[in-house]
Amino acid sequence: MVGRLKKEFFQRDVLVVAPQLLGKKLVRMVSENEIIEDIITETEAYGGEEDLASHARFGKTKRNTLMYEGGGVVYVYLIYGMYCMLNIITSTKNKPQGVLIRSLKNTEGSGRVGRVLKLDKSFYGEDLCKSSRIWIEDSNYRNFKIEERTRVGVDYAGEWAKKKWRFVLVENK
DNA sequence: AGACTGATTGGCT
DNA sequence: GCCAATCAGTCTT
Repeated sequence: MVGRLKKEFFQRDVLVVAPQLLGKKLVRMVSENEIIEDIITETEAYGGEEDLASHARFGKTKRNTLMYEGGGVVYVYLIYGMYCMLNIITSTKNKPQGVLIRSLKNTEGSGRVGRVLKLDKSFYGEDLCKSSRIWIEDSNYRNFKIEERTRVGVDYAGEWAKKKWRFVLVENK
């Protein structure tokens, strides 16, 4: 059966949720006549306040308050003044974790994903379980394996930059 | 109040 | 390979 992922799916540890999002179907209803559906092929996990690569590294701030509210919502933010990054908040209250959607089957690159999906700051806090414009469905896409790699663009995070918290979907042959 | 920088991409030297 | 685009958040004065 295929259906929308429930709150419980997201309210687990980010290192469990991030790899499990691979192969799931992201649905974005832009308008009544335009629906984008694509398979998630690359995710990246960001841990709690101790993860020096995460926005939560400064503690609770205006931008990342959402990360402390519990899993199942969308966390969008602007980077380099031009790209909206799509993140899914995971875990439970006061555990600031999130998953960056880095690539879809038809769109590689986190910045491009945000552009293709026409995301903007109005998606900040959008509930994946209730929204009528964006959600994630389970899928029957199973014929793949998962590769773990180091995260991208987080060299400033010292030892944390070496963690293999990026998960890539690789098709089986 | 002002400076600096980033979970990026694309274009030019 | 290098750098501009472009702005919100964080840090410094």
